[in-house]
Amino acid sequence: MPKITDAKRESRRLQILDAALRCFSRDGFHNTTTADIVRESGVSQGTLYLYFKTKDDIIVALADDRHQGDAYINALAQSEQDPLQGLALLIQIYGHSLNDPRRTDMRRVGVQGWGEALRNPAVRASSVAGMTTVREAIIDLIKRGQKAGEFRADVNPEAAARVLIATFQGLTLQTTLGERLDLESIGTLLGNMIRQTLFDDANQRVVS
Amino acid sequence: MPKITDAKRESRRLQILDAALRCFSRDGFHNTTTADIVRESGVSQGTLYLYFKTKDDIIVALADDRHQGDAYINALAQSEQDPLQGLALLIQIYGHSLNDPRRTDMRRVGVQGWGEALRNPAVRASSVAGMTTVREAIIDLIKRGQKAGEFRADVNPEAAARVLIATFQGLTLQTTLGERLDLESIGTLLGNMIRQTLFDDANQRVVS
Amino acid sequence: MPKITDAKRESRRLQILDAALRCFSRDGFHNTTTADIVRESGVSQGTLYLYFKTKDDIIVALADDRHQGDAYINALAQSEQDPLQGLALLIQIYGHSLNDPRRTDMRRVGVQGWGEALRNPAVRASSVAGMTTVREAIIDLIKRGQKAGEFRADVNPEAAARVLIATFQGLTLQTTLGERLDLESIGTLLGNMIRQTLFDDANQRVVS
Amino acid sequence: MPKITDAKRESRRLQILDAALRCFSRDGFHNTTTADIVRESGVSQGTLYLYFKTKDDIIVALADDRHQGDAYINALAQSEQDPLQGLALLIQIYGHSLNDPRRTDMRRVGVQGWGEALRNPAVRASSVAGMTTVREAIIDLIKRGQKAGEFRADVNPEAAARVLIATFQGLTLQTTLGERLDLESIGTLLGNMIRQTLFDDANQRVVS
DNA sequence: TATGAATGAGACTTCATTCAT
DNA sequence: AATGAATGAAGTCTCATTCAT
Repeated sequence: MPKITDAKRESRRLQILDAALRCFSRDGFHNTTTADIVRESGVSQGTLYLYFKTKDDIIVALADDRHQGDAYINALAQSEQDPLQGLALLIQIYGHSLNDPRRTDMRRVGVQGWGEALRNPAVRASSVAGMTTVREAIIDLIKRGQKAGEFRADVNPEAAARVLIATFQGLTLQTTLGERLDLESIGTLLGNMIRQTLFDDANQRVVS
Repeated sequence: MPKITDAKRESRRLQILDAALRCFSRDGFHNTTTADIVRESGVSQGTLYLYFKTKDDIIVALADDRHQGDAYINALAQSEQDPLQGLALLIQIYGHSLNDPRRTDMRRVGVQGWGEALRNPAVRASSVAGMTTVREAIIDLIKRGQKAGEFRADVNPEAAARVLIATFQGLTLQTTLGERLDLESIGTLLGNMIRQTLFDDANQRVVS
Repeated sequence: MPKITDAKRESRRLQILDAALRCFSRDGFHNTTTADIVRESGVSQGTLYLYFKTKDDIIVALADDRHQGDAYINALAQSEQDPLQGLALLIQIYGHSLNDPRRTDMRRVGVQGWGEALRNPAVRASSVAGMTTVREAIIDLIKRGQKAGEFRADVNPEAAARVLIATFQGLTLQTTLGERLDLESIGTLLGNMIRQTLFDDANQRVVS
Repeated sequence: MPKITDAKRESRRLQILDAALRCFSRDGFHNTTTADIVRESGVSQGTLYLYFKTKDDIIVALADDRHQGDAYINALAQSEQDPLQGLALLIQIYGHSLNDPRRTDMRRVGVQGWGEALRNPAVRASSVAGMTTVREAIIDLIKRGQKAGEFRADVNPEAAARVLIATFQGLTLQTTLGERLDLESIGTLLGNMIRQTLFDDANQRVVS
């Protein structure tokens, strides 16, 4: 049994996941066969099962990968001194990812993942964990802003976080369905909404 | 001539669709077999295919049904004299449907439908048509409000409509994923956001 | 129960058989559904089963119909005074039916019937009966010719009959497979072969 | 690398085809299920489809196999120096195959193949190709004989070839339908017919 | 008699997974 | 570790036949 190096092993794993992502994006989870992934990835049928125990495992792994990206982004946002800047950073990053062509497959697979989460506990756990991470980050930023007297105190941080996340989820859905969003106008509108919601009229500042 | 009456035929069709909705909600489209639907609906395999040409047809039919509901709701909203009241009505109806237990299956199947729409043109057409109907209604209401001088003129109606819809889509997703939303707080927040976004500070009115 | 007249009943039966012949010719027995026959004939699904107990019954009925045609032709041949004229008549009739466009469907269904006869006893019985009728007729004609001293005595009547029939069966197959037969040349050749086989060299007569 | 050897692969393929031939002979194409073939061959359902794309493909493969036998026989006949000997060889081989018990299944499936050829282009192509090969061989032999002055010049080679083939096709049909042919007498008759047709009276030779 | 909606057994085919090499 | 042939369970859909009206 020639032991493989960890690096080699990880690279093989990513090779499979990349292929799977393309397949899932193109044909959907259930219309993608393991044979498709094998063809697209270049590994053999048997090898696939050396790296993933089942086809569902691949789906879960992709979901987890996305979640890891979320964790990184949040850490970034939290590291901002100014809560408003942190919020702005989040909005900017997620806003850009809405129509980044390099993320098309990720968005498409993500939307499918929502449906998958309803019946696959592991996928749901992953989705919810990702959402929770971002939500907690936003809540934390808002609370810091309120404690500092910058944001209006009558804004419910949890509700605001949920609404903000929901908005991005819905916009993701809309782009993914092929709708052409005018992200410029939407960005402006969102900025205004957030500013007008978080700040007193006398205390207006510019968001992003 | 034992030709079935249209009413009987329609009732049979609904019987199958109802069963399919329950099955799809419970197990997902692809983990529901036609045998499951047959068992749940009480009709025979053969009969199933007398009413729907393929299993995918059932999925499309469910999507179309939901769209028809949207059309009705919009007509209702448009019939309001006051644009603000129209908007409020929409928000109220869609807001309530977020946690109406009778609509749990519909929400779950709807979320799956988003994923399905990515690979099934008929489902996508249906989803997009539904979304478009609602969006146009909202745009119309906002424009009417702006023309009447009630709403701020610098709000982009299309962007606002998209954002509003996106928010409800995301909230639907979150409830469906099992998140317990504090709809009270969210409703209040949304009301404030909309008011503060649509109205000048001097011209504030209460939404819903 | 309004009793139908026999004439009406027979006409209905033929209407179905005609439709079945067209369907079978076009798609083959097994790729023709009873629904196809219903569509082509204009009767209802239920009515079909009032006239034929099973789908196989229709196949058998068509085979029997053809057999009846054979019986008629043979009677005609036998009624000829001169055995040679009788033979010539048979050859002429069957020869013409080889490329009679009105009999295309019959030929196609006939060829399929051969295959069907292998597993369906009733169809086989019908095929064999048809063949036997013709064979006996030919044998009879040859024997009459031999008894009259017209035909060579060393020709085995049964063998000759079988070979003659076989030739027409094979030619039927070839046309049916789409081969373009030069029936003129084939007719001439067959005539010569039969003449040279049946007659002494000193006693040559012209066939057909 | 457990890649199967070509020999092993071919043997597996033949194992399936053999089983299919027995099944088709016994029950007909359409009354044989893939499950029957699986049972008879000993391979699994999945394996069946590893070797043949569809059930129809098996039918085509059997037809093609038969065609290959024809090609071999013709090459053999052509290699004869004397055209008459070539013809005799063909007649002998095909004559013997008429009641060779080891070829019963082949004959039965062959007759069914004729019917199948009417609706399956690949089967037709195969049938026609087989027939054409044999016909060309016969035509060539006859022409060679005519050029050598051995055969009568007024015999149309194409017509003769078609008639000869047709005769064997019809005789195949008759045996297959269960008719007991007196092949001895038929052979004698055919020999006489061919001799008397191909040769001038003064130039008679013995065929086979 | 006639109709056509309903039935359910069963056919073909796919595909996730395993395992001998 | 890697391969890819083999497996067989299970899914979708068809269709000959029946029967209430």
